[in-house]
Amino acid sequence: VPELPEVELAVRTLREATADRSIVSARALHPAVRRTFAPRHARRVVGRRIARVERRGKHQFLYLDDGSVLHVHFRMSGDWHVTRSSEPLPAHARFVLELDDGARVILVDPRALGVVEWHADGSALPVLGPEATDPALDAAALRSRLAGRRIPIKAALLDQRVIAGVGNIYAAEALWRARIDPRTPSSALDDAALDRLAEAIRETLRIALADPGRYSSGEGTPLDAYDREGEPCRRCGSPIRRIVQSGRSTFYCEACQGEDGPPVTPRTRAGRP
DNA sequence: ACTAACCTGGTC
DNA sequence: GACCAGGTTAGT
Repeated sequence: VPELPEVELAVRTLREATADRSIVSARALHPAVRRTFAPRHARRVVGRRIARVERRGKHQFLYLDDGSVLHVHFRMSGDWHVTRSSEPLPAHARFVLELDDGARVILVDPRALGVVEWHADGSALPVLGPEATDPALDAAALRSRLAGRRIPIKAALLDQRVIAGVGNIYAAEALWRARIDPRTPSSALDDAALDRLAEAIRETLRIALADPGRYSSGEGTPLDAYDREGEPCRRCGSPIRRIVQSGRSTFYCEACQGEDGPPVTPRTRAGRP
């Protein structure tokens, strides 16, 4: 469920359910969630009103009326379900908020990797880069954030301190759109490539957000690179390749991504003329 | 900068 | 049974 468009959709659901509501009870139903949200945290949030709900990247923040914050991250498989408190809990319910209007907000998370934390104030929240959709995210902004970093650009895009909100799917899509080889060392990208990349990130997510949830539903605009191994590149017809970078699948077109940098790092290029 | 770890479920 | 998964982080 959780790339940026799905999280955005989930936040809207959460916002609607919690607007002006108070928390009647809070429970972690899985030991993995209990590790970060213990009964003592539950006691702190009961009775509090949910003042506002915000999203930063793929993180969700529920600001309570005493200045404390519930911080939620779906990780790989989380989503919100909203039902009545009288209804039975769905499968994979990991965390539950009961509200004062009889509604129940449920973190449904099959893999139970999702995280719920309570912070007494907002000072310990995660440090995140600019939003992927921020118009201020231009070539100059990217250059300063990638300066001196030799990690492959694909890995850098997944680093939420560099840019907030880009996941494995849209990293592949943005690099395909910008025609950049995902293995290129970040600091090796020239201004023209950074310009295309900044534009590609914003455009890729703009399109995805306009049709949120489409990946899980399989509807809407098809993806160009992600999960298309062996299928023809929609730009040049060459087969899309799959490689593994830092343990994650990367999909890209070997033929038309990489005009702006060596396809491999100088270190492994030994032997070339 | 990569690997393992965190979890469970789906697919080959 | 083995491998894969939309994320993040701790440890090496």
